[in-house]
Amino acid sequence: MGRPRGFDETEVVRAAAALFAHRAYDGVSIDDLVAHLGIHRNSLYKIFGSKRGLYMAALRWHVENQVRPLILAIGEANDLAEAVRRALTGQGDSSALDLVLMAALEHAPADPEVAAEVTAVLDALDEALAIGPTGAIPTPALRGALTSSLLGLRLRARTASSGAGPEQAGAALARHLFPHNPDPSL
Amino acid sequence: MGRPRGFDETEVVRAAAALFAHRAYDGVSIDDLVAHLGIHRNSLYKIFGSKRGLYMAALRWHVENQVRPLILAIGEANDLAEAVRRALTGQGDSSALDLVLMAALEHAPADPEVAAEVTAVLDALDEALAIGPTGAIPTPALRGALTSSLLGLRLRARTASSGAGPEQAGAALARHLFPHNPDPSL
DNA sequence: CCGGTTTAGGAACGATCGTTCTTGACTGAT
DNA sequence: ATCAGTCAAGAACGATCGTTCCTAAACCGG
Repeated sequence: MGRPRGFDETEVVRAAAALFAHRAYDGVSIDDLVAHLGIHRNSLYKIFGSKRGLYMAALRWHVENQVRPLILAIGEANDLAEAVRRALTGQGDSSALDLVLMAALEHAPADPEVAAEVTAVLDALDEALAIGPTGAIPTPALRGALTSSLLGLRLRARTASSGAGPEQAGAALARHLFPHNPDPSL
Repeated sequence: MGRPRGFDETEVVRAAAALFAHRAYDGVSIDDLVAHLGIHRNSLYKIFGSKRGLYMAALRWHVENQVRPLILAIGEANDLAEAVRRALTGQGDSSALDLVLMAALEHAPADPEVAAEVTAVLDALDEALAIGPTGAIPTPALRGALTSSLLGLRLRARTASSGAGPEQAGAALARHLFPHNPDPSL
């Protein structure tokens, strides 16, 4: 019973994640959210409790439905270059890693819940690179370095703005880490 | 003539840079600044014009006086592992790259002035890695990837919080990029 | 058709933001 | 001693922030 809601909760969470990934958390106001998400303030607070509640929901949804598939795809890549390419190119002009990037830099140092989510994602990425493409990336330290490199490449791509993007750099890195695996695709 | 100021302008800019590097731009309020910098609101606006003016001054000062020496030190490193180590360990618990990191992620996409500063720094880092340590890192794409990796390693270090830091990962990356240069130091 | 329930619409709240203003204290030169 | 000029101290401004409240509209089972 009750009036039917004029919005789709999942769609709201997805759009919120997109907004938080594009601008920063503080760069998105409640007015922005209610204007772009098609949800009313009342419902927003009813469902998510607070702005931070919506943010956490968006972060968790995005990790579960966007980043996890990406990590699976990385684990199934044929070689390291393809894995890197998959990590850096999302649908549209952004990568699935962008929201994680923002969370890691802005909130993780001061918010343990966000930090837990971020470290879980990054650890999963490490693991995907371990059991993944070329069969084995030998040391944990090197896997961690490669995950960090993916973040850095995506970070730099955000400021470069020109499309001369990170794929070439990522491919170069992959090629140099494993030159014994010739990859004519890039 | 006039009353002598009770603060050192350079010290104000340095402290502001430290604050902006630790918390985000939006995470530092004017009240925070006047409370921690020992400068009065009036003088702040007299000298820097606005919060953004102070931020730009802090960013430029930090680039000139903290990042540039770091880049020189990187260019003079003996091998890549040492260069990476120098890049990732600043005085105290933070790296000189942190403010650049924040600027790149938060402001560069929407602020051309910040973007120019950031790309200049990153390009200089690329160049330092080119003419630097091991004599030559072959392709520009790989140099860009390595610079991005430094950013990513530092980014991840901020959320890890435990001291198991990025030096090991950076060393592993350096060792794998140039295994022909044995480096017993790490 | 009616009471109960949930949402939409939008005004309104206190708090905080960046910024400006007013007043008085201190200084060097006349 | 006086005046002009700079800074300190802090109140105050309008705007915007996240959040709450109130009322009307839309659906449900009786």
